[in-house]
Amino acid sequence: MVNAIDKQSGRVMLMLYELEVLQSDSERIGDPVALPLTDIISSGGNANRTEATDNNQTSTSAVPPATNVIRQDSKALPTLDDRNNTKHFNGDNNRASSKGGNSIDKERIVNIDTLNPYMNKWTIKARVSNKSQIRNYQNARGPGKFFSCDLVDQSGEIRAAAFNTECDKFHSLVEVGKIYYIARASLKPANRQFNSLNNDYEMTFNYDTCIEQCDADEGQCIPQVQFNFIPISDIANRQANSVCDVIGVVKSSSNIDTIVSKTSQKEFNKRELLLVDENASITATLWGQQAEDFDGSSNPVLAFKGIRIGDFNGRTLSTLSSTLICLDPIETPRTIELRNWFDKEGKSIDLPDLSKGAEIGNQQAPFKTFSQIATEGLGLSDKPDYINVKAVITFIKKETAVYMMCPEERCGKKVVDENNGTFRCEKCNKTYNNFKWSYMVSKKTWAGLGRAEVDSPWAGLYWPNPAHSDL
DNA sequence: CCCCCCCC
Repeated sequence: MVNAIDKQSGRVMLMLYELEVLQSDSERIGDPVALPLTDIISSGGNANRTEATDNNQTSTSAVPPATNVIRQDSKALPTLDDRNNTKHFNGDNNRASSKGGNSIDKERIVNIDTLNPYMNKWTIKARVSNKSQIRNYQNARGPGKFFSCDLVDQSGEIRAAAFNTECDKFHSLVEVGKIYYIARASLKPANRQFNSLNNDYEMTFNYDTCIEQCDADEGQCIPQVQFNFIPISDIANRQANSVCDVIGVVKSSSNIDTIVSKTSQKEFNKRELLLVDENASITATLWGQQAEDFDGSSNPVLAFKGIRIGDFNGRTLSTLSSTLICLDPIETPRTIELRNWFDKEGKSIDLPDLSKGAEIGNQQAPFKTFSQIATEGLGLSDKPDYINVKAVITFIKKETAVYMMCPEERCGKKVVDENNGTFRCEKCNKTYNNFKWSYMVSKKTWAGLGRAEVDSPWAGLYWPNPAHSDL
C-alpha cells in the first residue's frame, strides 16, 4: 500500500495493490470513517502542505468530500464485483472491466474532482454542460476530427475530448443538459491556456470508453453548470490569451459591426458589451450568432464560462466558440447580488475600465524627452508605445477644443449636426436626438532638458469627462 | 491527437 501526494494537484492518493478478494457480500466490518486528510498530509514525509492547502482554497467546495465514492443505495461500503475477481489485480491491466462486455459499473460512481491519471477503474455520473461542434483539422499525422464537451457533477467538472472514431461515435450521443454514466476514458493534465474548468485534468474518450445515458429524474442533484468566477478587476492580473469565467451586468452594448479576419479574409459579426461588476468594467466582444442574437437593452446579468482575455488597450474579453454564455443564470447568487447592486447604484457610477488602460495613461510607462522619442523611434512600429512626458504647453488650438460626441456610451466618435435637431454618428450608423460635449485639446508643447532645437510635436489630450478639465 | 475563434 502506498500513499502519495500528486505534486501537480496537491491531491492525496491512496493506491492499493495486489488485493485479494476474500468475500464480496459481507456485512460492514466495524465502523469505518473517512480517512483524515490532514494526518495523511503531515505524515507523508515529503508532503507538500502548501500545495495541498492552495488547492483546497481554490476549490469551489469548501469541504473536501469524505470519500470519493458516492453510495447510491446500500448501507454497505462498495464491494468488488464478482466479475472483477483477483485476476484483474495482478498487473496493470486497465481493460479489466471491459471484459465483462460494454457495461458500466453503476455501483461504483466516483466524484469528478477525484479523477486522476493513476486511477484505472472508475465510473462518473455527470451532466454535459457544454459541447463543441465537430472540427476537422490537419497536422503532421494527417487529417483528423475532434469535439470536446464539459462534464459536471456535484463535486466538480472536467473537459472531455474525442478524436476521429470516438468523435463520430459520441458526438451525437452526448447532448447538452443530459446526464450520462461514463467509464474507462483516459486522463491527462489540463491545458490552462484553453481550459478554465476547475480540474487539473482533461479526459479523452478512447476505444474502451463507455457512455450510457442516465434517466433525467436520477440527476436532479447534478448542477447544470459550474462557474469559477473571478472579479472583473482581477482580469488585469491574468495572462493575456488565457481563459476565465466572468460575471457582470451589461451596462451598455454596441450595434452589430462586421469585421474581416486578416487570416481567413472572412467576415465576422461582432457586438461589444460594457460588462461591469462592483469594482471595475471591461469590454466584452461577442462574435457571430451570439453577437446577432444578443439584446442588452434590459441590462441583463451575463455570465461567461471560458471567455478569452485579450490585451488590446489594456484588457478585454472575447468569446470563443467554446465559451458558454448564460443570461441571468440562476445557478449563482451573484446574479441577484449584481442585479440589486446595479439597479441601486451601479448603473449611475463610473468604474475603472480595464479596456481603457492605455488611453488613461499607464503608470508604468517611462518618462521620455522628445529627443528620446525620435532617437528611440517610438511610435513607429505597428503597436503603440506608451510614455509619460513632462512638458510646457506653448500653444493651444482653441478652434477645435470641443466637439460633439456620440451619446452612445462605448462610441466616443464625433457626430455630424444634421441641422434639424438630430445628430448623426457614422460609426454607429445611427441618428440621435442628443449628443455629449467632449474635449479634444491639440496643443504645442516644449520639453526642456536643454534640447530646445528638438522639434516639438503636436500632442492630443483627450478626456471624456468635463469634470476633469483642469488645463 | 485540438488549441482556429477573427477587428480596432
